[in-house]
Amino acid sequence: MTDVKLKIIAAAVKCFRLNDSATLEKVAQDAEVSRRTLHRYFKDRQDLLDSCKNEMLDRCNKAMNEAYASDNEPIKKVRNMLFAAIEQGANYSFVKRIYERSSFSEVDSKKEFESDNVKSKWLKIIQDLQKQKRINDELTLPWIFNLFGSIIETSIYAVESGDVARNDSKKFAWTSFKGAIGLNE
Amino acid sequence: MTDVKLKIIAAAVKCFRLNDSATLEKVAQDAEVSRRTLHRYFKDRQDLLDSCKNEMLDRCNKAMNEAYASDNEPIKKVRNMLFAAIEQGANYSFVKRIYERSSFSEVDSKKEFESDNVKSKWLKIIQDLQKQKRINDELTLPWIFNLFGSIIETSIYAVESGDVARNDSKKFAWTSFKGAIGLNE
DNA sequence: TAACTATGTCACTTATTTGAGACATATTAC
DNA sequence: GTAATATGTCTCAAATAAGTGACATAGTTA
Repeated sequence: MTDVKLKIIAAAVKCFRLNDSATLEKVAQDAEVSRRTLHRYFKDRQDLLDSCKNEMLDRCNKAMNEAYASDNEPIKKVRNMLFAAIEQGANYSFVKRIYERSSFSEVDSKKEFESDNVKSKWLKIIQDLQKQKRINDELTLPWIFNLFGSIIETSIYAVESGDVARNDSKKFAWTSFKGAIGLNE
Repeated sequence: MTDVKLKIIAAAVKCFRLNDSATLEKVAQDAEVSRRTLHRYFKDRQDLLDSCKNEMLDRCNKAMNEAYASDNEPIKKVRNMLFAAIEQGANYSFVKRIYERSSFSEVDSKKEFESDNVKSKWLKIIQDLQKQKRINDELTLPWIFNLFGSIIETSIYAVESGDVARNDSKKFAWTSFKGAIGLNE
């Protein structure tokens, strides 16, 4: 993928995340190219949106997979996955937004978000921790999954809005998530 | 406010929450009125948006204020505020979205969200609990505030998406929030 | 019944956004 | 230096959405 194409995608992710009806003119400006150039790389708005989705999905899945593999200890796997998602920042938010709202293109299926089985690996860990009574087993898996995502978003948002320092943000997220699921490390 | 006007506002809140660029045609359809009628009640899109904002803000503030006053015990105040916000469902999400994204009209100031001092009352409780070391005092106030909001949204979303039963959702939210801020009741 | 009010239907204008063609310009490679 | 490639500018047509005027209709009230 050319630099220009990536630059446009990066600009689009930022623009659409703030305002999913941002004009292509605005995206082009942010990417510092003309609108005509944008149209040379992307057939139409939908094509651009799809490219953003695919690119961000790949990056997030890659980051989460690496985080998963970075340690043998299940809890550390989860913690590193949390950190990895936070580091993805706008990329993660964009993907998450796509999957929880249907305002963009109707997302065909949620399968893609589970590609490379990141999600199922994650669920497996949580499920095991519940079986071992190391975390609160009254909470359901879907709840914990949604909570995980929303704490990540909170963390990303907190940094962006300047409410919380970048370093603190990850720490707070992990502390809060641990507490929320009743985990004593 | 007439029934029709309220019906249009309700439809608009639901539509705009899913897709902030929903057409007025769509809103009118959802409200079961013609677009012409919608325009008779609201000067233009911005007017409709402002009306939604004011209406939802009032309802949420009212609900939270009542919850605050419903008990003398600080922790129960907070719990009831959490429940009240969850019960507001789409209303709460709409308001929250407005204040964290600038995609709608640029929100003039954040003052309004603190009207009736709901926010400052809430902050005061949390601050006191931190001073008394009853909750984790390493977390900053803004973090806890954002976390509170995002757990509410998670709870609302969990019910809407069918992931979690309505009754469980509030319980999970409170359990998770307590844990996240290190509160032992 | 007659007048009034709320709403719907249809038609129209305007503004905005999108996508693409034609051509100029600039940068790079050979 | 020339050819090839990438990008910009300018222009234009089509699509969509927003807002409004004119008039019809249904329901309500006096």
